[in-house]
Amino acid sequence: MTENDKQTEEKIFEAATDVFVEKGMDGARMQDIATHAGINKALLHYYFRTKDQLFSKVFEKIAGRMFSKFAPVFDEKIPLEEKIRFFFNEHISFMKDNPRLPGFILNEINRNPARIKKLLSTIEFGKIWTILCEQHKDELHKYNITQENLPQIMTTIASMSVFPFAAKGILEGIFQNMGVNFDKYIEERKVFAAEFVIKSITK
Amino acid sequence: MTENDKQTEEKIFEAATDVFVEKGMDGARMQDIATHAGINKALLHYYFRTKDQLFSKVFEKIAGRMFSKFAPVFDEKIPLEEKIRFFFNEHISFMKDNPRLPGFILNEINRNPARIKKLLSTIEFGKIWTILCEQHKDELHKYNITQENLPQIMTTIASMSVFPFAAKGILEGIFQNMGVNFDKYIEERKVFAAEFVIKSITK
DNA sequence: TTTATATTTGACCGCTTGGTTAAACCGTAT
DNA sequence: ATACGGTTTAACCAAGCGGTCAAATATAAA
Repeated sequence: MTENDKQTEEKIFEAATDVFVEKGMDGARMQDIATHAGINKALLHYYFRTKDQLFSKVFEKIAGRMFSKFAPVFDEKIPLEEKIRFFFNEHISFMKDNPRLPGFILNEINRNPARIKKLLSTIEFGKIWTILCEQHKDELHKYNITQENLPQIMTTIASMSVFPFAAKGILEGIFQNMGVNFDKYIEERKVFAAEFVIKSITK
Repeated sequence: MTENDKQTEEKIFEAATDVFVEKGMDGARMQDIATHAGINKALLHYYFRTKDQLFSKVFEKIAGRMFSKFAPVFDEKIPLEEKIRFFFNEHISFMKDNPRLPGFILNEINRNPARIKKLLSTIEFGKIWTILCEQHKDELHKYNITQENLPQIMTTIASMSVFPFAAKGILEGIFQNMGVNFDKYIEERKVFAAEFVIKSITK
């Protein structure tokens, strides 16, 4: 039936997500995914014909979840500084629950940049400057934000949020030597990152 | 002869580096490395017994080159702000010549965190605060740097430098939509990142 | 109950993979 | 010349891979 169908398909999809995120596209094995889902390997190919198709769907869903975290910022009608604090809070919280996603996404994109092209075109990055001007024209004069340095500022914000998780494997090692707890560091980062950026962009 | 030996071994090592960096450990094929080196596949196993051994040596050399860029900062007897500018200049320049290295290292570490443990223990991260106090005790009062927020500041610096390359595949796509040139962005980042950090840590 | 359709399985296939082996090759010291 | 050491090769192997297929099973309509 269609209900049981959804159950099996979802079971497979979740197992595939786990395995792909942990091992990557090349390291993942169809048999491993099947076992994780508690089904036969042939059933995998019955629902998702090939490994590439299965991976594509998993990747697109994950990447979509990640990038969608950037969008709400432009909807809220709150001051710019609050938006920055809001973003770091939401984004870092999300990654704290899914710490392996950043590394997975970054790696798979570098391995096959074409894969992200479709997702990217749905978000209108080119219009961000316009949106910024419209929503914050009355407070923008307080900050050092121009159309020219916007890419620098945006990538800085993204990097401060994403990097700690993308480099988790290294940082945990370093922090251990320094007597720092990673989870506590992450919790503190929500505020630190926001205030760090705000201070720097304020005239 | 030993000279020919070194030639072949180096030829293999360089080919292995190229292939591993491009495809990753799981995606790389021994036959592909052999072909790139212009030799027989069996000769690969003659010089480096297994794929894991070959990969380990390649990875350790690459990671070593990367991390060594952090060290010179503590040797120079220049003001703190100059050190920050110096670091971004050197580090970003190095990555500009080797843009795939950051993504490669981050990914392989997440895939096998134990691999980095040895390299990390050689650098005394725990002593950085002490070194900082010794070298800059007369100017440290000008900045908001404490032993507590040092991990936040250090990871921020690292992230601003590394992230643009680790996320190159995405950024190039986004920048295209915004009419921004990636190389120009990278060149500008050397200065932007340094001044961004300096402004934020200055009291 | 029978029939038609969708789901699930075990067995199987061709191919690629990392790795091995025995023989050929080559410079050199005797 | 020849005997010897390290170097290089073609041929080969077992294991693992993604993927297929025909048969078995479950499901629901007739």
